[in-house]
Amino acid sequence: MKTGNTETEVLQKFLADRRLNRSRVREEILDVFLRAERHLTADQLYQLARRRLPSVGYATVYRSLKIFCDCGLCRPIKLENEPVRYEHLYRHDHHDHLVCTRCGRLVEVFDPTLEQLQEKLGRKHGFQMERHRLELYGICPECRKKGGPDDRN
Amino acid sequence: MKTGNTETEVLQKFLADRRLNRSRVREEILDVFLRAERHLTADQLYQLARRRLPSVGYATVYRSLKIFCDCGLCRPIKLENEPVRYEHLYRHDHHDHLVCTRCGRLVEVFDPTLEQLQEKLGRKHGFQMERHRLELYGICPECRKKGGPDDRN
DNA sequence: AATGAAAATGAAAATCAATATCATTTTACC
DNA sequence: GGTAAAATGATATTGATTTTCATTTTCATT
Ligand SMILES: [Mn+2]
Ligand SMILES: [Mn+2]
Ligand SMILES: [Zn+2]
Ligand SMILES: [Zn+2]
Repeated sequence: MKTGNTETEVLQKFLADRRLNRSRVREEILDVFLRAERHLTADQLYQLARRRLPSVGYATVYRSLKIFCDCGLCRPIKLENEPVRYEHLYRHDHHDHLVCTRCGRLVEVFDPTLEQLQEKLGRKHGFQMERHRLELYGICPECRKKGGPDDRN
Repeated sequence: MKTGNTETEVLQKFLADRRLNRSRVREEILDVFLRAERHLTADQLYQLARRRLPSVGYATVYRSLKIFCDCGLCRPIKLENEPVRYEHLYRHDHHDHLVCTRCGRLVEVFDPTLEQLQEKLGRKHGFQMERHRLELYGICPECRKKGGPDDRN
């Protein structure tokens, strides 16, 4: 049932450190999250979780996601004009996102030179850099072919 | 009273093109916006506007901001975990933002090399690039001096 | 100036994701 | 098993923004 991976251990260590309890519901939600495609919204995760936990509530999903984020298992992606999505973070490399403005497709991108330049730009202004958020918006190859106005996901 | 600048002309042309009416209230709001420091929230603009238009409503401020954005006079800045801010856009060059995570200070930055790389990165993935959003988060020089809890020089 | 249709306005209600509250159920430990 | 703390689910609340709707303004036409 459970994926015997170390994500679960990360969560358990996090909980133990602050004297929190484990719970079947939360671990089930984590398992659903880990197995799912990336970049789920809270609602999508809720819908998936409900298949295994028919009586689970929205609040618990939100609470769980917050904990997963706090312990480094996931990360919120806040794109413009849409609900927050969450992606797997643990053992995933940093990347930015390329977003199709037609179909919503998300592509993960990374460019070390870009990263360095961002760092450098911040330092040039005397900032001690912590992180950045870069989203590139455009029309994906598929949507360019189809050409027409909006398609669906 | 009014700043006889061309921003007002831009608005008027926009309105004329779609057979909309001019209105004293909206032009007053625009004037307040143009005179104000940049990066106002809708609420801040509302508070300022109320000094000249004591009975103005939130809805009108929001409606006006939307129109100002549509006609290229302003641009929404959506930072994380705070209400949208609006900055002057007309005759202002593109730039990204450096944000202090301690005091919230916003610094406008621009690096042509960075811009090019972003464009190139998108194209590399077959996207027809439209725009991007880059925010750099860190600790500003002032806040570094004051040295709060976690500052490592 | 007066008229009238369309646009703009302000007050209030609605929306919507996210959070807080609270009574009930689990968990961890004796 | 008994207990206290933590977790849960239903529900209410929040906060920014949007919508609704009755009233007021604008503006082209008399
Ligand atoms: Mn991603
Ligand atoms: Mn700016
Ligand atoms: Zn697409
Ligand atoms: Zn600062």
